Amino acid sequence: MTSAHKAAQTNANRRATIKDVAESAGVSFATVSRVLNETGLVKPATSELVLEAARALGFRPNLMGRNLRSSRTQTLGVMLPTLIHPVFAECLQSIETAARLSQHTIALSTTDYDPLAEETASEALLRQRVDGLILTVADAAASPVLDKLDAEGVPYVLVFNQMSRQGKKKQPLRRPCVSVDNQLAAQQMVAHLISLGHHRICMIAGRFGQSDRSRLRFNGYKQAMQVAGLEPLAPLELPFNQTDTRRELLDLLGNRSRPTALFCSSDQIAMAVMRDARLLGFDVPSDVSVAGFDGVRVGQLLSPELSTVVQPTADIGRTAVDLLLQLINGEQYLGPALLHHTLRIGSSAASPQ
Amino acid sequence: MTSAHKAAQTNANRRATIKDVAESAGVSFATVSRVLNETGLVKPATSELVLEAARALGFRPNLMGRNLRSSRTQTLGVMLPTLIHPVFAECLQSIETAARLSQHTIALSTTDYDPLAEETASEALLRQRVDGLILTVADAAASPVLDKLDAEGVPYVLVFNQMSRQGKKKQPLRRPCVSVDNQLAAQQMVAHLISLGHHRICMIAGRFGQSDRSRLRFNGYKQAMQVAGLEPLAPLELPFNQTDTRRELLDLLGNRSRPTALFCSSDQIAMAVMRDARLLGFDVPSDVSVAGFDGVRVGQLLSPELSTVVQPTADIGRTAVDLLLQLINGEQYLGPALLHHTLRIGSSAASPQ
DNA sequence: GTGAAAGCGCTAACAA
DNA sequence: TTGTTAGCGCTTTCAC
Repeated sequence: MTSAHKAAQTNANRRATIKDVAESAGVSFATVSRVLNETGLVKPATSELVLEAARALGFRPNLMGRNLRSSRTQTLGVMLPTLIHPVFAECLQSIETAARLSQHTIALSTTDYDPLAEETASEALLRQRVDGLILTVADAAASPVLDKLDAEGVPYVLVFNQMSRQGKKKQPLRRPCVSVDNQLAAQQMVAHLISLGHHRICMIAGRFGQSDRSRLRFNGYKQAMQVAGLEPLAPLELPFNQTDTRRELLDLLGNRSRPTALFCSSDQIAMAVMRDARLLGFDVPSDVSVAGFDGVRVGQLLSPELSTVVQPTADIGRTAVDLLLQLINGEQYLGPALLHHTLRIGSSAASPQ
Repeated sequence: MTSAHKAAQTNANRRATIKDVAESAGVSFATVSRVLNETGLVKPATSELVLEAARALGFRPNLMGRNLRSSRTQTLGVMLPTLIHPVFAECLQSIETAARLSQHTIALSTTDYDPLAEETASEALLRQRVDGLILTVADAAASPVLDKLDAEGVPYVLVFNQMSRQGKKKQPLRRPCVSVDNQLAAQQMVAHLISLGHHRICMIAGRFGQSDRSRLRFNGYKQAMQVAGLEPLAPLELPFNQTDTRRELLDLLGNRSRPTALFCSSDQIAMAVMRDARLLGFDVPSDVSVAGFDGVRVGQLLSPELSTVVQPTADIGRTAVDLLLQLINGEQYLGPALLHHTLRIGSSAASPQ
């Protein structure tokens, strides 16, 4: 009965297991495990035998078994807003490459900037028992998901989100993160615009409520203006996914004392603004200068080339993986990694006429 | 002894399991499993009790256990050449979204167009026991990885790769795939160039050995030329990752009987060509027309806007997920899904002077 | 150096 | 309707 049942199973077109290999090699399946894990506790001859049997049977270890037993998955969860945005896509690429080099696989989820989706996605990843998480959240200072991860002691690293050394209300919020210094970078870009001779510079930004980065970049804008003794203008807040900016641009550029330069909180916005400004009959840069933030490749293909802050996207991903693996490894978190940005000066920003 | 050990375990800061929930709710853990899986075989009152206990304990099902037991992971493996290329990134985005809607998660791997990496990555995915694979390979007609998947009966769907209904040597090669009709699309774009008045049209393509798509698109080019009674020119083959095309362009455009239009096998190439042509002093489109293939968004932001074939990237991803889930479900494969492309006519291609 | 056996968290017969 | 039990494939003591 039992043996018949077993035979039927063995005959079935199922994958060979460690037991099959053991039987075929004439050893116990514990030995097979030892060989496969290269513990070095096995006699070379035996090892050879096992390997040969494994090859012959087309054995492929079943990680579900291993993972369950060892309660580690060698999997990193990655949760990003969207891959439509090349900055995230490229960062994911470098995360994946770095993870692969460290023998880890990637479980991916996107959230479309939706806090509800962040909750669902993180939960799904945790059910899979990922060893750690790399993620970008809408607002890292107020994120239920991050609170949860902290409470449960799940290792994670933020990318692009930038946590100051202490949170609000004097509570030091030490959330591991990898980013550029958003405020400084914005400040430098705006200073560049000022050095070109611009006085009325307006910032066009993603909604501050939806992006902590936008807020930091706006701070940098304000600081640059103040340092130069200029009056910061009210920012124009755009939903992150708005693609047509003509109405807003017309409002902004329609009157006499219009801004002569527009500092955009992302290249996406900057490119849309350049296109729409032109459609409205404004030349870039002679009627209005435009600068962006991100450093997406295509900015260089535009004419005029887009002046922008270049984030080291690939570095950010790679660094995040390194940091996360350290945290998983139990090492101590030493503080945010601020990577170097650069200014890429194109001709989309020039001296005002 | 045993109880002490158990207590120690219970006290440890480990996650609650189904057993903990059972104990806390005063039922057997089989009942908990039934409740969690909504089998509907449980008395509502009991169910309530269990759910309450689960909530109180912060229970989160461990999918490793479930997966091992049921030998299904609810995970789809995705293997793509690179996410730097927006076409793949956007397709991945739509794959992820579709998978999420169907309660599946994504395991991601990239290969950088390297057949060796394809082998390694697919093996890693199979060790994880993904339920199926969505992938783009360098050459779908000659792919050891696909041969392996076929041999082992692992469900998969190709994206962007386009399999003709029969393979070489009369062996029908029925590999599930979702793509546009590359040849037809290329033919139509070249026909468009011809209709503008171009006679000497040169194709600039990724290396044919590295891309079955390039080959198909070149076929379309040839066909369009022949239909119009024109002589196809020798194509210019570029490594897929070459970014500077000036040397080649100078060769191509340097002589009297130079082509008046360049049909590029991807937008990446087309955009580089536009930039480099301009750097070399050729105006686009008055000196030379340029057309691309892919339909990346940024093509519309260029000036002149890039004329291109638009692939329905998101549709391709969504369709691939649908198809893969069907195959996993044991349904029969009914043939390649050819999705509709469109021509996006910009001003990068115009009538020759 | 190798084998026997326990058990990771879960599902699904089979009993009751 | 619920409980008991046997594994899924693997790692890792503990013996020998």
